[in-house]
Amino acid sequence: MKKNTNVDIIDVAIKAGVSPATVSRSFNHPDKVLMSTRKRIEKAISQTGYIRNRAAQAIQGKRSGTVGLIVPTLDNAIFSNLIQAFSVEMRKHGFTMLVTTNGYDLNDEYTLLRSLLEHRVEGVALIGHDHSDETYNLLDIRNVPVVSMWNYKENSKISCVGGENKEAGAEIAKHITELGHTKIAVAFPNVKENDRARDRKIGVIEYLNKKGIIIPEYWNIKTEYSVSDARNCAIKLLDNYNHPTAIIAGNDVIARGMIYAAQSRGLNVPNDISITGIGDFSSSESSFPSITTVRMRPNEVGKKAASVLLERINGDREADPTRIRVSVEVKARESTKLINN
Amino acid sequence: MKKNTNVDIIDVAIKAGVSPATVSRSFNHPDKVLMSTRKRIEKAISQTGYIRNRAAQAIQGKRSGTVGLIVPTLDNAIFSNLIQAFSVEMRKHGFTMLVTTNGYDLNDEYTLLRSLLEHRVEGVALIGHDHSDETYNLLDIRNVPVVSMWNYKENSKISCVGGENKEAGAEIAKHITELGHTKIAVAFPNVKENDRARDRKIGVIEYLNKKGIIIPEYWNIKTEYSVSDARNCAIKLLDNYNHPTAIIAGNDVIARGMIYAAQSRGLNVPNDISITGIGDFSSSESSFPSITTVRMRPNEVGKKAASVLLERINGDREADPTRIRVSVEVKARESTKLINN
DNA sequence: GTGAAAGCGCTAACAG
DNA sequence: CTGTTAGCGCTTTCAC
Repeated sequence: MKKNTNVDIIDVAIKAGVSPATVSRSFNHPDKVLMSTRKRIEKAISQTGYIRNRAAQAIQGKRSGTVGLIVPTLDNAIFSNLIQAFSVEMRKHGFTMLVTTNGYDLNDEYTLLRSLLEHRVEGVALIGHDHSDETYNLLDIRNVPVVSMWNYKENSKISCVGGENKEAGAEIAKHITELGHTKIAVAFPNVKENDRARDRKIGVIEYLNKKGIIIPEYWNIKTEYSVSDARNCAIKLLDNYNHPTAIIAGNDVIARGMIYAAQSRGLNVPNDISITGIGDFSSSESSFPSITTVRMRPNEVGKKAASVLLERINGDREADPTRIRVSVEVKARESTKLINN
Repeated sequence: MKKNTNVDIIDVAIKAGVSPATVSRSFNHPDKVLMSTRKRIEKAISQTGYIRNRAAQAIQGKRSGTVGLIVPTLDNAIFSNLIQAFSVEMRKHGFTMLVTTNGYDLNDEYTLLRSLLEHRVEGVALIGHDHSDETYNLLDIRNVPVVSMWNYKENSKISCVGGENKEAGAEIAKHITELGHTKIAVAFPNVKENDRARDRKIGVIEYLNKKGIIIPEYWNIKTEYSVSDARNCAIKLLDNYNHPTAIIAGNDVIARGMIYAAQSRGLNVPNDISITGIGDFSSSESSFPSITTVRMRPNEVGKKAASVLLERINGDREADPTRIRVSVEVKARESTKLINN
C-alpha cells in the first residue's frame, strides 16, 4: 500500500462519476446533494484515500477552519484548563487550533499574530487586555474576530470573557481581614504587561488600604509564577523579617510554594500562618492543607470564549464587543484560619 | 484607518513597480532578487499592509508552514514542559503548530490526524507508541514526516525521542529496594492505550519480582492522573489495609496526591512512609517534602523531537526511523528514606 | 534579474 | 440536483 499524497477532488469526481463541483458540494452543502450521489462520492473518497485540502478551500477567501490562540506560556498549569476547554469547544465546531506562546512578551505577540494571520485563521483568542497598540491596530485593520480571555473589562476594545480579577483580589483580601488578620504580606509576579496580575494586586491593596492596612515594603513580595521561586521568596521573608499572620498570593502556584516554605521552616499552615491563592487550580482542593483561594472558572471561561468567538466568526463582525463576566467566588479551605487577636 | 483584508501580491507588485513573480521570489528565494528591488518590495509591503497568504502558498503542494501535534490532554502539567519546548523550537524554524487533544482515545486520534492532514501539516508529532493501526497506516500511506515523543522504543515503526520508561520504572524500584523497603505499594493509572505508563509499571513490577518482592492486590492501586484521585486512592489504602513502607507512584502528580493523603492522616513522609514519583515535574523539587523521582528531561525531549521532525521534513522521508534515547536518572530527595529493618 | 503565463485544488455563481 | 465556468492568491517554469 503506497504513497498517494496527491489524489484530488477531480480523481474522486471521476471515480464517483460526478463533477468536481458536486464533490465539493457534498462537503460544504451536503443537503444540496442527493443522498444517493453522496453515497457514491463517499465510497469514491474512501477508495481513493482522498483527504480534503483545506488550503485550497481557504484560498477562496472563505473558511480556513482554523483559529489562533496566543498565550503567554504553556509551561505551567495556569492556562491549561482554560486552553483545554477552549480547544475542545472549537474542535466541536470543526475548528483546529493554531497555538503560539509569546513568553509574556507583547512585541513577540504582534509577530505571532501576524504569522497567525498569514495562515488566515478565522479568529484569534488572546489572554487578557495588555496588548501592544500595533496588535490592537492590526486586529482592527484586518477586522479579525477576536476574544480576550481571563479578565473581564467593562470597556474593553475587544470582546472578552473572564472573571473580574480586581474583584478576585478584593474578595480574598476581604476574606483575610474578616478572619481578623492585619499583619498581611502579599506576593505577586511582575505586573507589567500582565493586566490579570495587576488587577488582582490592585484589588488586594485597595481593599486593605480601605481597611487601614498598609503593606510595608518588606512584606510586598515580588516573585515568579513558579513554586520554586515562590518558595524561595517566602523563605527569605520568613528568615529575615518578622512574620505576617497571613500571606495573600497572586495565584495558587505561588501560594503552594509559600506553603511549602512555611512547612519547611516548621510552621503550621494555617495555625502559624494563613496563606491564600487565587485561581483555584485543580489540585488546590486536594492538597494538604487545601488552599483557600478564589474560583475563576477556567473551564467556563474557555468554553464561553469559544462561543463568543464562533459568534463573531459566523455573524456580525462589526457589532460592539461582547463582554461576559464570569463570577468569582472565594473558596475558604484549610490554609486559612481565624486569628485570635 | 480601515479594512484592507484583501491586499494581495499583485497590489504589492504594482506599488513596487515589479511583477507578482518577483514579489513571490523575494519571499521564497530572496537571493534571486536584486537587493534594490527587494527594498522597494518591502516598502510596498509595509505601505499596503500586505500579509502573505500561506494557504495560497500551501496549495502549490509545497510548504504549509505548519506542523501538527496530538497530545492526550492539555489539562495538566504532564505534557506542558514538553509541548512548550517543542513549540518554541518549531517556531524558531518558522513553523506554526496545530494542536489537538485526543483525551487518551486512540480512535479519536485517527480522526484528529486526518483533520491535521486536511490542513496539510508538513509533519506530525505524537505522544508514545500506542496508536491504532489506522493511524500508523495513514501516516505511512501519506508518507508524513512523524515523530513520537516521550517514550524510547528500540524497534519503533516511527522515529522517536524519549526516555526509556521501563528503565525509569526499574530504576526507581531499585532505588526503593536499596533503601531497604520490601513492603511496597504501587499506584498507576490505566495502562491500556498508554505505553508510557505501561512500560513504567512493567519496569517496576519486573524489578521487584526479580528481588523476590510480590505486590499483593490491595497494594496494587489504580488511580487517575490527578492529585485528587491519587489522594483519595491513597486514603482508601491507608484507612483500610496495613501500610506499606513505601509507595511507588506512576508519576509525580500521583505521588503528590499520595503525599497529601499521608500528611492528612498524620503520617510523616518519609519517616512513616516513603513515596516516589516519576517524571520530575517542575515543582517536585520545591515541594515539601521534595519528591524522589526520575528525571525524564521533557525540555530535551521536546527540543530534540522538533529537530528530528525538521530533519525529516527537509530531508529524506524514506530513511529509517531516527531514534533518540534520552537518559533517565533517579533524583533522590526528601520523600524517601532508608528503612531500619 | 525579471516578467508572462500556466496552473495548484477547490468553490461559487450560473445555467440547465 | 448537477455540471460548466471562472477564478481565489500564489509559485514556478520558461523566456527575455
